[in-house]
Amino acid sequence: MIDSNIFEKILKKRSIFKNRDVLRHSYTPEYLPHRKEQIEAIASILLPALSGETPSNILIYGKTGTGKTATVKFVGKQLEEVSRKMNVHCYVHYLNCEIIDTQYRVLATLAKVLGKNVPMTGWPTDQVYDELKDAIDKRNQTIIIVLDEIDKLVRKGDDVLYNLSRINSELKNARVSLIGISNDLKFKNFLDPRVLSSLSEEEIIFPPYNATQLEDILNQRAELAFHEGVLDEGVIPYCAALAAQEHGDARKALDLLRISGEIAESRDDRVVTKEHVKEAVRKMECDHITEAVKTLPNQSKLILYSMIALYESGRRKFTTGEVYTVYKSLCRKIGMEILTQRRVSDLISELDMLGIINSIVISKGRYGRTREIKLDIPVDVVKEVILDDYRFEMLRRYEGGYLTNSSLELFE
DNA sequence: CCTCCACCGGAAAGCCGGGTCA
DNA sequence: TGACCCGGCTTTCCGGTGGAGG
Repeated sequence: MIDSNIFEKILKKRSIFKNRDVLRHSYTPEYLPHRKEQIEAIASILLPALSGETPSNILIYGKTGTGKTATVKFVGKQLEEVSRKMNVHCYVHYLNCEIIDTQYRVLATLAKVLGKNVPMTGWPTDQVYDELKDAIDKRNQTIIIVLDEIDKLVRKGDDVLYNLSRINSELKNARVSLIGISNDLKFKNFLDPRVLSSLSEEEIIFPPYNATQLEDILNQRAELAFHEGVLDEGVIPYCAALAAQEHGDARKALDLLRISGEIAESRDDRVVTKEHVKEAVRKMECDHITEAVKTLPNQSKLILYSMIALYESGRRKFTTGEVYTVYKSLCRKIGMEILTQRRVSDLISELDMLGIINSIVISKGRYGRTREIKLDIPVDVVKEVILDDYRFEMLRRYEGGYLTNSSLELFE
Protein backbone atom coordinates (compact mmCIF):
# COMPACT_ATOMS: atom_id res chain seq x y z
CA MET A 1 0.00 0.00 0.00
CA ILE A 2 1.20 3.46 -0.81
CA ASP A 3 -0.96 5.29 1.71
CA SER A 4 2.05 5.99 3.84
CA ASN A 5 1.96 9.74 4.06
CA ILE A 6 3.61 10.34 7.38
CA PHE A 7 1.16 13.02 8.44
CA GLU A 8 -1.80 10.87 7.70
CA LYS A 9 -0.33 8.20 9.88
CA ILE A 10 0.24 10.53 12.76
CA LEU A 11 -3.18 12.04 12.38
CA LYS A 12 -4.70 8.63 12.55
CA LYS A 13 -2.78 7.86 15.70
CA ARG A 14 -3.97 11.07 17.23
CA SER A 15 -7.54 10.25 16.61
CA ILE A 16 -8.45 9.14 20.12
CA PHE A 17 -7.60 11.96 22.49
CA LYS A 18 -8.43 15.58 22.04
CA ASN A 19 -6.89 16.51 25.36
CA ARG A 20 -5.89 13.74 27.67
CA ASP A 21 -4.91 15.99 30.55
CA VAL A 22 -8.56 16.57 31.28
CA LEU A 23 -8.64 13.03 32.62
CA ARG A 24 -5.79 13.52 35.05
CA HIS A 25 -6.52 14.25 38.69
CA SER A 26 -4.59 17.48 38.66
CA TYR A 27 -7.21 18.98 36.38
CA THR A 28 -9.82 21.15 38.06
CA PRO A 29 -12.93 21.26 35.91
CA GLU A 30 -15.15 24.28 35.25
CA TYR A 31 -17.92 22.91 37.32
CA LEU A 32 -18.24 19.93 39.61
CA PRO A 33 -21.22 17.68 39.11
CA HIS A 34 -23.02 16.50 42.26
CA ARG A 35 -21.04 18.65 44.63
CA LYS A 36 -23.43 21.58 44.75
CA GLU A 37 -24.28 21.01 48.37
CA GLN A 38 -20.66 20.90 49.52
CA ILE A 39 -19.68 23.86 47.37
CA GLU A 40 -22.43 25.96 48.85
CA ALA A 41 -21.60 24.85 52.35
CA ILE A 42 -17.96 25.83 51.98
CA ALA A 43 -18.82 29.05 50.22
CA SER A 44 -21.21 30.16 52.92
CA ILE A 45 -18.65 29.41 55.62
CA LEU A 46 -15.99 31.39 53.78
CA LEU A 47 -18.33 34.26 52.99
CA PRO A 48 -17.33 36.40 56.01
CA ALA A 49 -13.85 36.64 54.47
CA LEU A 50 -15.24 39.14 51.97
CA SER A 51 -16.43 41.49 54.66
CA GLY A 52 -13.23 41.40 56.63
CA GLU A 53 -14.31 38.88 59.21
CA THR A 54 -12.65 35.61 60.10
CA PRO A 55 -14.34 32.58 58.58
CA SER A 56 -14.67 29.46 60.73
CA ASN A 57 -12.11 26.75 60.31
CA ILE A 58 -13.31 23.77 58.32
CA LEU A 59 -12.51 20.11 58.48
CA ILE A 60 -13.38 18.09 55.41
CA TYR A 61 -13.69 14.34 55.25
CA GLY A 62 -14.18 11.91 52.46
CA LYS A 63 -12.58 8.90 50.82
CA THR A 64 -10.15 9.25 47.94
CA GLY A 65 -11.71 10.44 44.72
CA THR A 66 -14.75 12.07 46.25
CA GLY A 67 -13.78 15.48 44.95
CA LYS A 68 -12.56 17.08 48.17
CA THR A 69 -9.50 18.75 46.74
CA ALA A 70 -11.15 19.76 43.51
CA THR A 71 -14.07 21.30 45.35
CA VAL A 72 -11.92 23.27 47.74
CA LYS A 73 -9.68 24.52 44.95
CA PHE A 74 -12.72 25.45 42.95
CA VAL A 75 -14.34 27.43 45.74
CA GLY A 76 -10.99 29.00 46.59
CA LYS A 77 -10.52 30.19 43.05
CA GLN A 78 -13.96 31.71 42.96
CA LEU A 79 -13.42 33.43 46.27
CA GLU A 80 -10.20 35.00 45.08
CA GLU A 81 -11.93 36.13 41.90
CA VAL A 82 -14.74 37.90 43.73
CA SER A 83 -12.42 39.44 46.26
CA ARG A 84 -10.37 40.91 43.45
CA LYS A 85 -13.47 42.47 41.98
CA MET A 86 -14.55 43.79 45.33
CA ASN A 87 -11.05 45.01 46.06
CA VAL A 88 -10.75 42.98 49.22
CA HIS A 89 -7.52 41.22 50.13
CA CYS A 90 -8.45 37.61 50.39
CA TYR A 91 -6.15 34.75 49.43
CA VAL A 92 -6.27 31.01 49.47
CA HIS A 93 -3.07 29.02 49.85
CA TYR A 94 -3.06 25.35 49.16
CA LEU A 95 -0.56 22.97 50.74
CA ASN A 96 -0.37 19.26 50.32
CA CYS A 97 0.88 17.83 53.58
CA GLU A 98 1.98 14.62 51.99
CA ILE A 99 4.78 16.58 50.35
CA ILE A 100 5.16 19.35 52.89
CA ASP A 101 5.11 17.12 55.88
CA THR A 102 6.76 18.83 58.79
CA GLN A 103 5.98 21.81 60.95
CA TYR A 104 9.01 23.65 59.66
CA ARG A 105 8.25 23.07 56.02
CA VAL A 106 4.67 24.16 56.37
CA LEU A 107 5.61 27.42 58.03
CA ALA A 108 8.54 28.07 55.71
CA THR A 109 6.50 27.36 52.61
CA LEU A 110 3.76 29.70 53.71
CA ALA A 111 6.21 32.42 54.63
CA LYS A 112 7.83 32.07 51.23
CA VAL A 113 4.57 32.28 49.36
CA LEU A 114 3.85 35.45 51.27
CA GLY A 115 7.08 36.97 50.08
CA LYS A 116 9.42 36.31 52.96
CA ASN A 117 12.82 34.95 52.30
CA VAL A 118 13.09 31.93 54.53
CA PRO A 119 15.53 29.11 53.84
CA MET A 120 13.91 25.69 53.55
CA THR A 121 16.07 24.47 56.39
CA GLY A 122 18.21 25.81 59.16
CA TRP A 123 16.28 28.42 61.08
CA PRO A 124 14.73 27.82 64.46
CA THR A 125 11.07 27.07 64.05
CA ASP A 126 9.79 29.95 66.15
CA GLN A 127 11.75 32.44 64.09
CA VAL A 128 10.04 31.15 60.97
CA TYR A 129 6.77 31.37 62.80
CA ASP A 130 7.44 35.01 63.64
CA GLU A 131 8.37 35.77 60.05
CA LEU A 132 5.15 34.18 58.92
CA LYS A 133 3.11 36.15 61.39
CA ASP A 134 4.83 39.28 60.24
CA ALA A 135 4.16 38.49 56.59
CA ILE A 136 0.51 37.83 57.22
CA ASP A 137 -0.04 40.82 59.44
CA LYS A 138 1.58 43.39 57.24
CA ARG A 139 -1.76 44.38 55.80
CA ASN A 140 -5.45 43.98 56.26
CA GLN A 141 -6.20 40.68 54.60
CA THR A 142 -7.77 37.28 55.02
CA ILE A 143 -5.60 34.25 54.41
CA ILE A 144 -7.19 30.88 54.01
CA ILE A 145 -4.78 28.02 54.39
CA VAL A 146 -5.79 24.71 52.90
CA LEU A 147 -4.01 21.73 54.40
CA ASP A 148 -4.66 18.75 52.17
CA GLU A 149 -4.00 15.28 53.59
CA ILE A 150 -3.77 16.86 56.99
CA ASP A 151 -3.62 13.44 58.62
CA LYS A 152 -0.11 13.00 57.25
CA LEU A 153 0.93 16.05 59.20
CA VAL A 154 -0.68 14.98 62.43
CA ARG A 155 1.32 11.76 62.50
CA LYS A 156 4.41 13.84 63.10
CA GLY A 157 2.96 15.92 65.88
CA ASP A 158 0.25 18.52 65.87
CA ASP A 159 2.35 21.53 66.90
CA VAL A 160 1.81 23.28 63.59
CA LEU A 161 -1.91 22.93 63.84
CA TYR A 162 -1.83 24.19 67.36
CA ASN A 163 0.24 27.22 66.36
CA LEU A 164 -1.76 27.98 63.26
CA SER A 165 -5.08 27.61 64.98
CA ARG A 166 -4.27 30.26 67.54
CA ILE A 167 -2.35 32.55 65.26
CA ASN A 168 -5.36 34.86 64.98
CA SER A 169 -5.01 36.08 68.54
CA GLU A 170 -1.54 37.38 67.71
CA LEU A 171 -2.55 39.26 64.59
CA LYS A 172 -3.64 42.87 64.49
CA ASN A 173 -4.61 43.49 60.89
CA ALA A 174 -5.05 40.16 59.22
CA ARG A 175 -7.13 37.07 59.70
CA VAL A 176 -6.30 33.43 59.09
CA SER A 177 -8.61 30.53 58.70
CA LEU A 178 -7.82 26.91 58.07
CA ILE A 179 -9.32 24.22 55.91
CA GLY A 180 -8.14 20.72 56.69
CA ILE A 181 -8.78 17.90 54.27
CA SER A 182 -8.50 14.29 55.31
CA ASN A 183 -9.59 10.91 54.06
CA ASP A 184 -8.91 9.30 57.37
CA LEU A 185 -11.69 9.67 59.89
CA LYS A 186 -9.63 8.24 62.69
CA PHE A 187 -7.01 10.94 62.59
CA LYS A 188 -9.09 13.02 64.97
CA ASN A 189 -8.13 10.63 67.74
CA PHE A 190 -4.51 11.66 67.49
CA LEU A 191 -5.33 15.30 67.78
CA ASP A 192 -5.06 17.44 70.85
CA PRO A 193 -8.67 18.17 71.89
CA ARG A 194 -8.01 21.91 71.89
CA VAL A 195 -6.68 21.79 68.35
CA LEU A 196 -9.52 19.58 67.28
CA SER A 197 -12.23 21.83 68.58
CA SER A 198 -10.72 24.88 66.98
CA LEU A 199 -10.04 23.14 63.71
CA SER A 200 -13.42 21.52 63.36
CA GLU A 201 -15.65 24.50 63.95
CA GLU A 202 -17.34 23.33 60.80
CA GLU A 203 -17.25 19.83 59.38
CA ILE A 204 -18.19 18.79 55.91
CA ILE A 205 -18.43 15.25 54.71
CA PHE A 206 -18.00 14.19 51.12
CA PRO A 207 -19.93 11.01 50.44
CA PRO A 208 -18.71 8.64 47.72
CA TYR A 209 -20.25 9.03 44.29
CA ASN A 210 -22.68 6.43 43.07
CA ALA A 211 -22.57 4.92 39.58
CA THR A 212 -24.91 7.47 37.99
CA GLN A 213 -23.02 10.38 39.43
CA LEU A 214 -19.73 8.96 38.26
CA GLU A 215 -21.26 8.61 34.84
CA ASP A 216 -22.05 12.30 34.76
CA ILE A 217 -18.54 13.16 35.78
CA LEU A 218 -17.05 10.93 33.14
CA ASN A 219 -19.38 12.28 30.47
CA GLN A 220 -18.41 15.80 31.30
CA ARG A 221 -14.70 15.07 31.07
CA ALA A 222 -14.93 12.72 28.13
CA GLU A 223 -16.44 15.43 26.03
CA LEU A 224 -13.31 17.49 26.48
CA ALA A 225 -10.85 14.63 26.47
CA PHE A 226 -11.89 12.56 23.50
CA HIS A 227 -12.66 13.27 19.90
CA GLU A 228 -16.25 12.81 18.96
CA GLY A 229 -17.42 9.29 18.44
CA VAL A 230 -14.35 7.44 19.63
CA LEU A 231 -16.07 6.11 22.72
CA ASP A 232 -18.16 3.06 22.16
CA GLU A 233 -21.49 3.33 23.89
CA GLY A 234 -21.41 1.55 27.18
CA VAL A 235 -17.80 2.40 27.88
CA ILE A 236 -18.60 5.20 30.26
CA PRO A 237 -21.34 3.40 32.18
CA TYR A 238 -19.01 0.44 32.46
CA CYS A 239 -16.14 2.50 33.88
CA ALA A 240 -18.56 4.20 36.24
CA ALA A 241 -19.99 0.92 37.43
CA LEU A 242 -16.55 -0.55 38.05
CA ALA A 243 -15.40 2.45 40.05
CA ALA A 244 -18.66 2.62 41.97
CA GLN A 245 -18.20 -0.98 43.06
CA GLU A 246 -14.99 -0.04 44.78
CA HIS A 247 -15.54 3.15 46.75
CA GLY A 248 -17.24 5.49 44.35
CA ASP A 249 -13.81 6.78 43.53
CA ALA A 250 -13.91 9.34 40.73
CA ARG A 251 -10.17 9.31 40.42
CA LYS A 252 -10.22 5.64 39.69
CA ALA A 253 -13.02 6.04 37.17
CA LEU A 254 -11.06 8.71 35.34
CA ASP A 255 -7.90 6.63 35.37
CA LEU A 256 -9.81 3.74 33.97
CA LEU A 257 -11.17 5.82 31.15
CA ARG A 258 -7.80 7.35 30.35
CA ILE A 259 -5.94 4.05 30.37
CA SER A 260 -8.62 2.44 28.21
CA GLY A 261 -8.08 5.24 25.73
CA GLU A 262 -4.33 4.84 25.87
CA ILE A 263 -4.60 1.13 25.23
CA ALA A 264 -6.89 1.70 22.27
CA GLU A 265 -4.51 4.31 20.95
CA SER A 266 -1.46 2.13 21.26
CA ARG A 267 -3.19 -0.55 19.24
CA ASP A 268 -4.23 1.90 16.56
CA ASP A 269 -7.88 1.18 17.23
CA ARG A 270 -10.22 3.95 16.24
CA VAL A 271 -12.81 3.27 18.88
CA VAL A 272 -12.55 2.61 22.60
CA THR A 273 -14.59 -0.42 23.55
CA LYS A 274 -15.50 -2.33 26.68
CA GLU A 275 -12.72 -4.73 25.82
CA HIS A 276 -10.22 -1.94 26.22
CA VAL A 277 -11.71 -1.13 29.59
CA LYS A 278 -11.35 -4.71 30.70
CA GLU A 279 -7.77 -4.61 29.55
CA ALA A 280 -7.28 -1.40 31.51
CA VAL A 281 -8.65 -3.01 34.66
CA ARG A 282 -6.15 -5.80 34.24
CA LYS A 283 -3.33 -3.37 33.66
CA MET A 284 -4.21 -1.30 36.71
CA GLU A 285 -4.41 -4.36 38.92
CA CYS A 286 -1.13 -5.60 37.59
CA ASP A 287 0.57 -2.24 38.10
CA HIS A 288 -0.82 -2.02 41.56
CA ILE A 289 0.51 -5.41 42.54
CA THR A 290 3.87 -4.83 40.89
CA GLU A 291 4.23 -1.61 42.80
CA ALA A 292 3.27 -3.23 46.06
CA VAL A 293 5.71 -6.08 45.55
CA LYS A 294 8.55 -3.76 44.63
CA THR A 295 8.28 -1.90 47.89
CA LEU A 296 8.01 -5.01 50.02
CA PRO A 297 10.70 -5.62 52.63
CA ASN A 298 13.24 -8.28 51.74
CA GLN A 299 11.94 -10.96 54.02
CA SER A 300 8.44 -10.60 52.66
CA LYS A 301 9.78 -10.83 49.16
CA LEU A 302 11.50 -14.07 49.98
CA ILE A 303 8.38 -15.45 51.59
CA LEU A 304 6.40 -14.53 48.52
CA TYR A 305 9.06 -16.13 46.39
CA SER A 306 8.74 -19.32 48.42
CA MET A 307 5.06 -19.38 47.61
CA ILE A 308 5.81 -18.88 43.95
CA ALA A 309 8.25 -21.79 44.12
CA LEU A 310 5.53 -23.98 45.57
CA TYR A 311 3.11 -22.75 42.94
CA GLU A 312 5.50 -23.62 40.15
CA SER A 313 5.96 -27.10 41.51
CA GLY A 314 2.28 -27.54 40.75
CA ARG A 315 0.71 -26.77 44.09
CA ARG A 316 -2.28 -24.42 44.11
CA LYS A 317 -2.85 -24.19 47.88
CA PHE A 318 -0.32 -24.28 50.65
CA THR A 319 -0.10 -23.91 54.40
CA THR A 320 2.04 -21.70 56.56
CA GLY A 321 4.19 -24.66 57.53
CA GLU A 322 4.96 -25.57 53.92
CA VAL A 323 5.81 -22.04 52.99
CA TYR A 324 8.02 -21.82 56.04
CA THR A 325 10.02 -24.93 55.13
CA VAL A 326 10.67 -23.66 51.63
CA TYR A 327 11.45 -20.23 53.00
CA LYS A 328 13.99 -21.64 55.43
CA SER A 329 15.80 -23.59 52.77
CA LEU A 330 15.90 -20.55 50.48
CA CYS A 331 17.26 -18.45 53.29
CA ARG A 332 20.05 -20.89 53.84
CA LYS A 333 20.85 -21.04 50.15
CA ILE A 334 21.21 -17.34 49.74
CA GLY A 335 22.57 -16.72 53.20
CA MET A 336 19.76 -14.65 54.56
CA GLU A 337 18.78 -14.51 58.19
CA ILE A 338 15.93 -16.88 59.05
CA LEU A 339 12.96 -15.40 60.86
CA THR A 340 10.81 -17.37 63.29
CA GLN A 341 7.62 -18.97 62.12
CA ARG A 342 5.65 -16.60 64.33
CA ARG A 343 7.09 -13.65 62.49
CA VAL A 344 6.68 -15.25 59.08
CA SER A 345 3.07 -15.89 59.95
CA ASP A 346 2.61 -12.17 60.57
CA LEU A 347 4.31 -11.28 57.33
CA ILE A 348 2.02 -13.67 55.51
CA SER A 349 -1.04 -11.93 56.92
CA GLU A 350 0.48 -8.67 55.83
CA LEU A 351 0.79 -9.97 52.28
CA ASP A 352 -2.83 -10.95 52.54
CA MET A 353 -3.86 -7.47 53.64
CA LEU A 354 -2.02 -5.99 50.70
CA GLY A 355 -4.05 -8.23 48.42
CA ILE A 356 -0.97 -9.91 47.01
CA ILE A 357 -2.08 -13.31 48.24
CA ASN A 358 -5.34 -14.87 49.38
CA SER A 359 -5.32 -16.59 52.70
CA ILE A 360 -7.92 -17.90 55.08
CA VAL A 361 -7.55 -19.74 58.35
CA ILE A 362 -9.09 -23.18 58.09
CA SER A 363 -9.12 -26.25 60.21
CA LYS A 364 -8.12 -29.57 58.74
CA GLY A 365 -9.31 -31.45 61.78
CA ARG A 366 -6.81 -33.98 62.90
CA TYR A 367 -4.29 -32.35 60.60
CA GLY A 368 -4.34 -29.09 62.45
CA ARG A 369 -5.46 -25.57 61.99
CA THR A 370 -3.57 -23.36 59.60
CA ARG A 371 -3.79 -20.69 57.01
CA GLU A 372 -4.60 -21.87 53.54
CA ILE A 373 -2.75 -19.71 51.09
CA LYS A 374 -3.56 -19.17 47.44
CA LEU A 375 -1.86 -17.03 44.84
CA ASP A 376 -4.12 -15.32 42.39
CA ILE A 377 -1.70 -12.93 40.84
CA PRO A 378 0.25 -12.97 37.59
CA VAL A 379 2.93 -15.25 39.01
CA ASP A 380 5.55 -14.74 36.33
CA VAL A 381 5.29 -10.96 36.49
CA VAL A 382 5.68 -10.93 40.25
CA LYS A 383 8.52 -13.38 40.05
CA GLU A 384 10.38 -11.13 37.68
CA VAL A 385 9.82 -8.17 39.96
CA ILE A 386 11.35 -10.05 42.86
CA LEU A 387 14.26 -11.40 40.86
CA ASP A 388 14.93 -7.92 39.52
CA ASP A 389 16.04 -6.95 42.97
CA TYR A 390 19.79 -7.27 42.93
CA ARG A 391 19.75 -8.86 46.36
CA PHE A 392 17.91 -11.83 44.93
CA GLU A 393 20.19 -12.19 41.95
CA MET A 394 21.53 -15.45 43.32
CA LEU A 395 18.09 -16.99 43.38
CA ARG A 396 18.21 -17.19 39.61
CA ARG A 397 20.86 -19.86 39.91
CA TYR A 398 18.43 -22.13 41.63
CA GLU A 399 15.78 -21.59 38.98
CA GLY A 400 13.91 -24.82 38.43
CA GLY A 401 16.07 -26.78 40.80
CA TYR A 402 15.09 -25.35 44.11
CA LEU A 403 12.38 -27.77 44.94
CA THR A 404 13.57 -31.04 43.51
CA ASN A 405 16.49 -31.36 45.87
CA SER A 406 16.09 -30.53 49.47
CA SER A 407 12.93 -28.70 50.25
CA LEU A 408 10.23 -30.56 48.40
CA GLU A 409 10.96 -33.89 50.00
CA LEU A 410 10.56 -32.25 53.37
CA PHE A 411 6.85 -32.25 52.95
CA GLU A 412 6.44 -35.57 51.22
C1' DC B 1 -18.01 -37.03 72.51
C1' DC B 2 -13.19 -36.59 73.12
C1' DT B 3 -8.47 -35.94 71.27
C1' DC B 4 -5.05 -33.87 69.40
C1' DC B 5 -2.84 -31.71 65.27
C1' DA B 6 -0.51 -27.59 63.47
C1' DC B 7 -0.79 -23.75 63.57
C1' DC B 8 -3.13 -18.94 65.14
C1' DG B 9 -2.56 -14.77 67.45
C1' DG B 10 -2.12 -12.03 71.98
C1' DA B 11 1.33 -10.31 75.39
C1' DA B 12 5.59 -8.95 76.67
C1' DA B 13 10.22 -8.31 76.38
C1' DG B 14 14.65 -7.53 73.64
C1' DC B 15 17.17 -5.29 70.04
C1' DC B 16 18.45 -1.49 67.16
C1' DG B 17 18.82 2.87 64.74
C1' DG B 18 17.60 7.53 65.06
C1' DG B 19 16.41 11.57 67.51
C1' DT B 20 16.34 14.57 71.79
C1' DC B 21 17.89 16.94 75.65
C1' DA B 22 20.79 18.59 79.34
C1' DT C 1 28.81 13.99 74.46
C1' DG C 2 26.47 10.55 76.73
C1' DA C 3 22.12 9.34 78.92
C1' DC C 4 17.72 8.63 77.57
C1' DC C 5 13.62 7.82 74.86
C1' DC C 6 10.86 6.25 71.00
C1' DG C 7 9.02 3.38 67.57
C1' DG C 8 9.53 -0.44 64.53
C1' DC C 9 10.83 -5.01 64.06
C1' DT C 10 11.62 -9.54 65.96
C1' DT C 11 11.73 -13.25 69.35
C1' DT C 12 9.87 -15.91 73.24
C1' DC C 13 6.25 -17.81 75.50
C1' DC C 14 1.98 -19.63 75.57
C1' DG C 15 -2.99 -20.21 75.80
C1' DG C 16 -6.49 -21.15 72.28
C1' DT C 17 -9.02 -23.71 68.63
C1' DG C 18 -12.17 -26.16 64.51
C1' DG C 19 -12.98 -30.29 63.24
C1' DA C 20 -11.33 -35.31 61.25
C1' DG C 21 -10.71 -39.38 63.16
C1' DG C 22 -11.07 -42.50 66.73
